[in-house]
Amino acid sequence: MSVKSVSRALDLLEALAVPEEVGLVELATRTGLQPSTAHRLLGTLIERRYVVQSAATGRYLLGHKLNEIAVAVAKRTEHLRELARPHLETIKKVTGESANLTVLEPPNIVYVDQVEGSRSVRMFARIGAAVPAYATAAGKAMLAQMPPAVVREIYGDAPLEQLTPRTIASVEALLAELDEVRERGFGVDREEQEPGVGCVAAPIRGDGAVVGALSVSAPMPRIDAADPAELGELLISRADAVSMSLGFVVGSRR
Amino acid sequence: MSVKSVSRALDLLEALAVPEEVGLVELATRTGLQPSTAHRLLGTLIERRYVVQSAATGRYLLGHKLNEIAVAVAKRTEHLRELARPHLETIKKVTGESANLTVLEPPNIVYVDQVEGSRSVRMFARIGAAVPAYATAAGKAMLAQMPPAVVREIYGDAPLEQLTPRTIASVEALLAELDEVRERGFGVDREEQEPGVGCVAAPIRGDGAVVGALSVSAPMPRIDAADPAELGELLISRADAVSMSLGFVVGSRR
DNA sequence: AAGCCTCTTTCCGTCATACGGAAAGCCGTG
DNA sequence: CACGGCTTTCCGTATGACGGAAAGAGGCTT
Repeated sequence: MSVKSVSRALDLLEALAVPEEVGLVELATRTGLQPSTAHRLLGTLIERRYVVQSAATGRYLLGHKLNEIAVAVAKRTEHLRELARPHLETIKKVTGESANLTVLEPPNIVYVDQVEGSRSVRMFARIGAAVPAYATAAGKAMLAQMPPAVVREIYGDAPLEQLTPRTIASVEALLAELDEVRERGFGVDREEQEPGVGCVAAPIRGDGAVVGALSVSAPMPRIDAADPAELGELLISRADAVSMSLGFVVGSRR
Repeated sequence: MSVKSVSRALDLLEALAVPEEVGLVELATRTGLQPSTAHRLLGTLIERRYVVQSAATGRYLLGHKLNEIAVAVAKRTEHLRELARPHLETIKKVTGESANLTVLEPPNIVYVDQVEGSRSVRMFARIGAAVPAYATAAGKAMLAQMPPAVVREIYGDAPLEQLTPRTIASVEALLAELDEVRERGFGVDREEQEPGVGCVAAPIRGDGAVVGALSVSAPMPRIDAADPAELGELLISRADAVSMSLGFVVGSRR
């Protein structure tokens, strides 16, 4: 943990990412800071419009400055989102399940768009949320497109964090599975990221590198009922369509 | 300027809010920091996923964590945006000019949604951007709904910053104009925020307080050609429609 | 292929400055 | 009117952020 005050200021921002206004003492408690410290840091955040203080209650909430900056992030994936959106809709229509667009931000994947499924029990991921790539179908689909040496570098030799009992435990096991994924063209996650939830995903390739992945996620029994292999074929066809509109010549393995 | 390192970290974030990746030295130059200082601060931002470092180039770009947090900000205005959107479309259709939805974040107004006009020369404001309320039609429309004492408190007795030669110069003059705005129901900005640009706006009221404003902005000659008074009537009718769908009983002054 | 230049990264001694305990305002409530 | 909770301010201390300098890493040119 490098610069303490910056880290603490970010803690405050994240603690404010809730629907209601939050009071100083509660913020301090949640972030483990002294009220006076929180107050000083908030002062700086307010000065910069990242935080606003309600005139009526004195409590704090996030300012719109954050949006101004987040727009710049969103612009980076705007083109990809536009191209992928119709295919997300298709996937949702065919399967009835939630369809996601993700990008790789090593060592994580990040959800950048989603179409929610029509079932009453459906998966939903907050846009912007990050999950370890090795624990997800989309992550595996994307990692499989990269040289094993790069994957090794991303994860080093520390053991992989176990999110569920079925999470892949070692980099060696991950690399072995990535071979399979590359072979068959799609990745699968069987309750590896969250108990009871499964996911199937295929990579979107631009010129030179993998740029994202399409995935479906659903309760594990429904994934099995739909047959992972068939879902895989659907996702490959949709992802390849996006790849092609990005100018990638599908068919050439890498 | 309160906490230096936090302030500098935010400088870095803002310097990264551009389409391309940025190198360390350039970032340091732009923000006026030493490269070693910038590097240390970036380390913290990277640790927290606010910034990502490209594996290929070593240069820096914003991470998706920002989106995750910005979503929380956007949610606060989601309902209002949904209600106002069709009216923005209408305003754009009738006038051909850009229509904006703004909220008050004293002492500024913030753009939270926009429909771009169809003319080749059209106004556009970045969503999330903030502008002093006293210099804009939308700001005046909203401030006019508040007790003068509150307005006085917001601006204190420091002279108002002059954004153009026509910007309102004093709080006294502002309060006088707010009386007029309240009387006729809409606010006007005649090149007060930006030379050559004019704006007309009407307030959206929820139960108890003003919650936002609708505005049209265009080059000054086109505002005059369309007749500010007529634009005002259009905006009032649209804004009142939004107010009504928020449960506000239109007709009662305050 | 070798060397140069620019960029990123690390190191470390100094002193500015962020920290946090404590006390002071400020409200709304009983 | 006094109490309890909140936000805000103050200030002495020592932590930890700073930045100069040097080392490491690529990428280009010659």
